Amino acid sequence: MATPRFDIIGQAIADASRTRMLCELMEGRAFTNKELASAAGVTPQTASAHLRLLQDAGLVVAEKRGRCVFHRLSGPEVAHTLEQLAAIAPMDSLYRAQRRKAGGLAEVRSCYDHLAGPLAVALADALIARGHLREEAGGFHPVAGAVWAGLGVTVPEHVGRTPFARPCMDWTERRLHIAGPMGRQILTHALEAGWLRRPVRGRGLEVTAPGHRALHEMLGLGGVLARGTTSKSCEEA
Amino acid sequence: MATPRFDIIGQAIADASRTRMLCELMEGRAFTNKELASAAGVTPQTASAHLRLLQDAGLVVAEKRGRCVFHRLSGPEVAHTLEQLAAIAPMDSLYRAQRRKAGGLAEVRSCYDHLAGPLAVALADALIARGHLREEAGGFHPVAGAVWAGLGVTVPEHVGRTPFARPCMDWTERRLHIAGPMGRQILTHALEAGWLRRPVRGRGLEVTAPGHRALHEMLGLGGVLARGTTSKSCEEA
DNA sequence: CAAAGGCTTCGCCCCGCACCGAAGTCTTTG
DNA sequence: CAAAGACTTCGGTGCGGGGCGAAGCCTTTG
Repeated sequence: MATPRFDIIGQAIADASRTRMLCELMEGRAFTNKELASAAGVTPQTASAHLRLLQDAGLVVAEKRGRCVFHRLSGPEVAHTLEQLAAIAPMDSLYRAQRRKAGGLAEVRSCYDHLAGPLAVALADALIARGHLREEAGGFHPVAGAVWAGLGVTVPEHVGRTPFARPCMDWTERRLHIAGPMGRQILTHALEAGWLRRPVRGRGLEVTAPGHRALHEMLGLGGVLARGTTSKSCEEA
Repeated sequence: MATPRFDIIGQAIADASRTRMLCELMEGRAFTNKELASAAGVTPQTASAHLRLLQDAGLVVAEKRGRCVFHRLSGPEVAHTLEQLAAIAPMDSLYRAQRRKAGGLAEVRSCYDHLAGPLAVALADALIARGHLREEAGGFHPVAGAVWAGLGVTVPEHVGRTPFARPCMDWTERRLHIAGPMGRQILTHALEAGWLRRPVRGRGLEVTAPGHRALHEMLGLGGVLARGTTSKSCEEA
């Protein structure tokens, strides 16, 4: 039988520098060579070679704008597959300690096109606990209600073939949160409504004061948000 | 943020020899060092080193029985993730030519614990076309009926949290077939009923004469089975 | 046009590892 | 106990590729 060439993908993700770049890119935004080089802790020329390799493997696409080259993941399938991969990969040993230090829902981030991290997990949990979301046959199914409008989600009339609220395994929490069209709508709305914003400096997302209020009033998430009100820096050695 | 160490997984699948071993192991059975060495085209001592690495990465577990050591994938998540990976990986260029030569549903194989390959895809298609299976919200949902008993499937009363009939992307067909508990039941029943059997020599599965009859009578799959009645050899350079 | 900034190409070093042959360990078989 | 078989360990070789400095290309800015 013809073997699938996943050794090419393996080759691409076999290096720690490239892994760090991919983690950065998982956020969904496009990054320049320089940014990714600094994230990986290597010089620009080394990063350039890495990005070329990732491009050849089909994981990343580049777009030239002016004198800058922007790199981003080539598609949602790639982000999804990497998430899946991370779920079976051993976690960096520093993780637990760092997480405790950060505390609560401090770490808020996006995963390609939807919200991820502790807040996203808590959000999904709250929606399930309050009966707005059912977990069934490996999928999330929204129950008609007022919350959805409040979260900026328009629930489709009929269930289609593709999942509207796809469960996504969070690679740090190892628990499910909401991806798919619904996840995208929630993140888009949260940014547009000013609940979240991208910090000027550093990665991740910040929960604003109105964001706190909205999440507390709609889902009682105030308590969980108490300990960490801002995105922690994601930097490490 | 602590990065997930999927570079460890990447390292493990970055080599073509290990990829070939993993493809072999995807069948779901346990293999000896020697068998995997021959599948990868390397000497036993090289295979030994590879398997040690795969073990350290957590993809494979070894079990010693007598003077033989049997290796198998460490779990369904691994098989599932590898499938997913294969779906975004470029396919070996030899594939199309080989597939044409083989023709029809000649290539029948198992994917960890369920049926895969063209036959599995055709099976899922037929079940959907005849209204026995609905594709909805990213999942397969069985409709109560007589076919299920005929296929050796007991449909659960209530839908649970975990999927009963999980869609699985076939890495050669790039189309969906049935995995999850239902997939396992179908394969188990097909083997017990003598519809399929493992060939004495070589890999894959063979469709027996009773198997042909059953698939034809229940799902009209006779036509598709016509061109290839036996498992083709999966050997290549 | 010159200078500056972002990126890539080139050349080089060096580490890691895939590979095999030979030898060693352990188990089964005669 | 000796022989055979399956696997592993060890030693050595050669290739691939990650890393950086220096130089070159292209675009923007003064």
